Amino acid sequence: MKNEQRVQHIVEDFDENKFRDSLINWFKTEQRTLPWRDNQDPYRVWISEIMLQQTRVDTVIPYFNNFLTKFPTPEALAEADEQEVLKAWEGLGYYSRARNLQNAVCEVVEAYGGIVPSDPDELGKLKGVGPYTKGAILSIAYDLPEPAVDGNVMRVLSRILKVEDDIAKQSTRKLFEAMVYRLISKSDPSSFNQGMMELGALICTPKSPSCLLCPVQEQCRAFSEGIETELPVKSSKKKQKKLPFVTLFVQNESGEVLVEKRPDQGLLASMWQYPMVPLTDVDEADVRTWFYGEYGLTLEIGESIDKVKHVFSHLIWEMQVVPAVVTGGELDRERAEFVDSKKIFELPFPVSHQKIHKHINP
DNA sequence: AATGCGGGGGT
DNA sequence: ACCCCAGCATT
Repeated sequence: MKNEQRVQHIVEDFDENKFRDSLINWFKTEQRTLPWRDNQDPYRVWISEIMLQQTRVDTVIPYFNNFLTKFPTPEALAEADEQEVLKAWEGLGYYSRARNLQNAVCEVVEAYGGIVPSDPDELGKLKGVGPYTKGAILSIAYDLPEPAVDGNVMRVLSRILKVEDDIAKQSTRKLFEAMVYRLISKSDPSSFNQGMMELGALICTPKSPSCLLCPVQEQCRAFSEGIETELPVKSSKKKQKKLPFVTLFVQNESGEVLVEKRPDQGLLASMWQYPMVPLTDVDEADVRTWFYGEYGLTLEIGESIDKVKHVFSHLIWEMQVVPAVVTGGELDRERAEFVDSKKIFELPFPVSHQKIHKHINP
């Protein structure tokens, strides 16, 4: 059945006007004070929405304030050095967001005179701007009645309207978009969309929702049946694969430490790290030989001084941290260099390797 | 349609 | 442990 027909069926006997009014009134009185709600500046809304992808509000706030201070306008961000942008993103995760954002801002400056497009097609073509972010910018910054369906919205609507589709599937997001097109307030789409997300964040939470405080409890089908914690339905993802490494803390005669820039694609792209030896490819006894082949340096390797476990969304690094000093050879490795302790903190490091910084002054 | 892509907080 | 979070790009 087509989504529009399903929506028509689902909202039968549902008081849409009452729902809109209750939601928007609740949002206007109960919304949190957040830095990106100071005004409707599309650039600020854009930055906030990118940072908020898969990331909690409390985590984003300090990053947002710092980022806007460093890069207050599209022009400032477009001109900035990529490493500087990554440094401002350091610790926030999903670093391709930062790289895509800068790429998109450059396009806005060059093709649209620095004005964030209010045209859905133009906006949606920008790097890093997907269906959710597009709708969020259009509704919040430009007051256009476009759906902005994120995890909150799917959870709230699945409960209110008792929708049992698997929200892990792409097709289900489109069903909810069709639903929002039908339900959204044409006079205040911004408060409607933000109200849905705010409700999901403050009241209609995943584990133990505060239904007694909910402004639309009266209309919630899941609550009336006592199945609010059974929804939404979401298929579980498989668990992470463990990858073992030896991570080398290599110092030269001057006490400088060897670090390297990761490739510009893939995991932690263009971030910095200490050299890692994958124990899936290299035997622990052959680390010294392997390192000479890869880096052109001979080492005297010490005893392991630390064990670092780092969990990603799709894999787990288990790193043995091993100190070493250079005994000979010539550094022959792209994007690798010895740096002093001052320089090292100016480079963008993923959290996994920040855990190793503490050994800088042994 | 499925997978890769970070990191932190809640339960 | 597991789940989730104001998701997107790539295949």
